[in-house]
Amino acid sequence: MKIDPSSPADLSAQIAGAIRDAIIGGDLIVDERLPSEAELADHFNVSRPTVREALKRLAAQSLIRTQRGASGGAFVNRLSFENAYAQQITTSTLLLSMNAVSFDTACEARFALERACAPLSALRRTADHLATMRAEIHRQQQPGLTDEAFCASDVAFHRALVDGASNPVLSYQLAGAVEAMQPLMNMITFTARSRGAIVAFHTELADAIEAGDASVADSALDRLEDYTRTLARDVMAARAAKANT
Amino acid sequence: MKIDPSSPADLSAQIAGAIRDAIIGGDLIVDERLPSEAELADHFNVSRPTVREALKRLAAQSLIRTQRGASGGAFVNRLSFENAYAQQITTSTLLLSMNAVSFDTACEARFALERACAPLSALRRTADHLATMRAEIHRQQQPGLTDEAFCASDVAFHRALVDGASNPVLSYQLAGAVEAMQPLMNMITFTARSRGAIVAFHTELADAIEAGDASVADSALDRLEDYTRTLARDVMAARAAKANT
DNA sequence: AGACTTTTAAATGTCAGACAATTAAAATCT
DNA sequence: AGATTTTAATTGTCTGACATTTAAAAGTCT
Repeated sequence: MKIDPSSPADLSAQIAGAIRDAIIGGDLIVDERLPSEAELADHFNVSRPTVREALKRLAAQSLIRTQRGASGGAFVNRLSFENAYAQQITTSTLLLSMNAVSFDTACEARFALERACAPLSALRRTADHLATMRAEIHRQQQPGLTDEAFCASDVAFHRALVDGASNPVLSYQLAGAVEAMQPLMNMITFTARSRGAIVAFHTELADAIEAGDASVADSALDRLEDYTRTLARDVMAARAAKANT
Repeated sequence: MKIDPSSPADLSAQIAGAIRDAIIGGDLIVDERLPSEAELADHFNVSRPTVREALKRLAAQSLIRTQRGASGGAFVNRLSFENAYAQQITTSTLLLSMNAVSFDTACEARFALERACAPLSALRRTADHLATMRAEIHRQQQPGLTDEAFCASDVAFHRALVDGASNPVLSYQLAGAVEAMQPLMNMITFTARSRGAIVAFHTELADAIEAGDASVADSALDRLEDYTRTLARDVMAARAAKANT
């Protein structure tokens, strides 16, 4: 692990990069303790604050964790699926909000990915996954449910569908797409009328998954996508009309 | 933006969180300049090194960039698709290498996602995408190609296929799955014989995409997945046998 | 007046040294 | 032996300073 003190890049960035490479390259294994900050400072010939900045960069990516006290220090973190989810959701959310991604584009991606999961879910879903889906459908029919709660339940339903595929890599990939869409979906405030249609789609989906019928699930997702996009177009049009009066 | 000095969490982590929330919540918009480190230190009632650690955390996530000099400072970064790709690839790679994800699981996820793109790609691919795919197929037939170069070309081919869908969100999601698989794929050193089979699949795929035939593309991907998994199983079996002698 | 050069000031990048807080292990005592 | 105290290592934070970079302001020359 070496750095180039004459490089224009920040020393802390270089140090973080060197350690990151060591982790990715397998030179530092999970739960291994890094040298203490003082030792790292010595090794790289920099001051402790500089080393600390480097370590914070790595901590921000969940690559390391730190513990205080004797026999404390920085340890290589096992990147859990949960951590990865969280990061992906943050990144995806920002990506969508900062890059003027159209609703249609985001929607297309989300449903394309979800359709990829559906056949596997139809094959492998457990009773648990089905129960979650049914429970969320039930919740979505409660009259007093706020729009936010309805959207959250919507996410939970689709999450269960995706998790039904029992493939953590797929779940991880989908988490970003589905959850990052939520702010956009929230923009489309669902009226009481449209909730009924969505519950119908969800019921059809749950039935198909329960029956192990991939093609029906696929078709239901297809129509749900159409419906969602139409709904979005109407909401946009209504807003535009309102803005012009 | 406030923090709780009595919280057990590191101050720098709290400050980073507060600023991150401000960015995600839209209180800080793209390219807006954050207060100077001294001002932030004053605002949060902490020292400048602590503020700097917080800023480095955000910089590690590409949420901000910093500039030195007069009228310099920290600016909210537009999270580009490129930045997001890079982060996703790093995260996905670590996730796979640290969590004992089976080859089958990763493979299933990758092809499921890719199949989600194929129909869109068949519909919308440009001449450019097709040309890239053809060029990579051609490269894959060069006799002197190293295994690493073959794998890289394989990734480039599938990347072009995915990009053909012309949906940046999909491309972003897939980038992680496809590129993170590369180390695993490299483990399966392709022999000269298996290269021919893979080139045949690629040709079939390119033809299907060119003809706009989604179902043929889907079927080709299906068989390529089968083939890849069989190949992996054989390689593993051969290794196990060798280890037992 | 206009173009070029120099100065200045603001900001980040880095360093040194200190102290506080935490924690596990070692030492001590009962 | 077991409980308690001490100790030492380590991260977390602060203060103050200097270096470096950079844009803008001031000054100078034509």
